Amino acid sequence: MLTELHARVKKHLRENDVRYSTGRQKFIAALHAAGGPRSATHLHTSELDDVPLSSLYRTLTVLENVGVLERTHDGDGVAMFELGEWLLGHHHHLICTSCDIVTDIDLGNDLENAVAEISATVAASHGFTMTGHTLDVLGLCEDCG
Amino acid sequence: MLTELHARVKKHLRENDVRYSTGRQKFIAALHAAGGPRSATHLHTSELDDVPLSSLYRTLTVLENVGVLERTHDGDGVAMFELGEWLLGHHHHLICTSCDIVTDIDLGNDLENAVAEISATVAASHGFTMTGHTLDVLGLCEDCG
DNA sequence: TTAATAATGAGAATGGCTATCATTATACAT
DNA sequence: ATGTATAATGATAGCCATTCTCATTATTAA
Repeated sequence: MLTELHARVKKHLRENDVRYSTGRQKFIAALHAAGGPRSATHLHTSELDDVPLSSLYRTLTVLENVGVLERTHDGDGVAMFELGEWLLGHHHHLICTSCDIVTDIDLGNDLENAVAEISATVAASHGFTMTGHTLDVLGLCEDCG
Repeated sequence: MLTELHARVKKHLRENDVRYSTGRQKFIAALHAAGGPRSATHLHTSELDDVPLSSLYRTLTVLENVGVLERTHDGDGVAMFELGEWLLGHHHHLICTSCDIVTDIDLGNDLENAVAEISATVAASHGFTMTGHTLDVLGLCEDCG
């Protein structure tokens, strides 16, 4: 729930000497409510429409640098922000190639372990030190399919 | 080899009423030699340094639209271009989080089938019509690790 | 309550990418 | 071969997401 999320973020920011202002709390709440990655423009025209774009980008960057947010990019290279994995849990994405909506999904233990093992195997065979993996499933969502 | 690649591209372009000019052949050769996704800027400062940026982007876009190239994005949202899967074969990426170099890898039949099956399973359970998947392995390359 | 420092707002500046338009090259018909 | 239609190219201006700068406001700590 949201209050626990705020507590975890607050503690993390405190440990990194970054303040958890009321403005920043709104960012966390908005991204938590979103349920998936969102662009700065999207946030600017919805939940955070009272925050100027420059402040919006700056705050998103601050939260990213401290590890609270993660930045990805959509098919057009536009930055998308979502809560970090350690807050949200490790997950993957279903990407609708028609409407471009991204949905967070959890593979479940068995499938997740399988993917992790495959990644580790192939990384090792190429002299790579694996630190993580990304699995996105592309297709058409229920509405578009 | 390169001549066979040129022949396949030429045929494909002909079927789509797009010419395979000598300039465009240089693009295919450059991306084939690269062995992984490359940015427009990278190409502009290496193999294709005699092609102005506007022409470079336009040609890359033309080749993308016709399906010869695929466009992805690096960690900063910068567009990266590589030969399409039907030319290069289905593959995945090892991404070094230190030097940002991306290496194409082939999982091999067994691992590839496993990933495809996992993706299909999770897509189906969410009402998704799967059309593809992306698996990137993050870590440190041999030089950086 | 004051001084030090962090956070915010507003607007300018940057950079990747695209659109425009004139020029050059290529393909096809005669 | 030669001319004509059309595609490809180059140069430049423009667009838009993102970042930078700097003045102002809020917050913390003594």
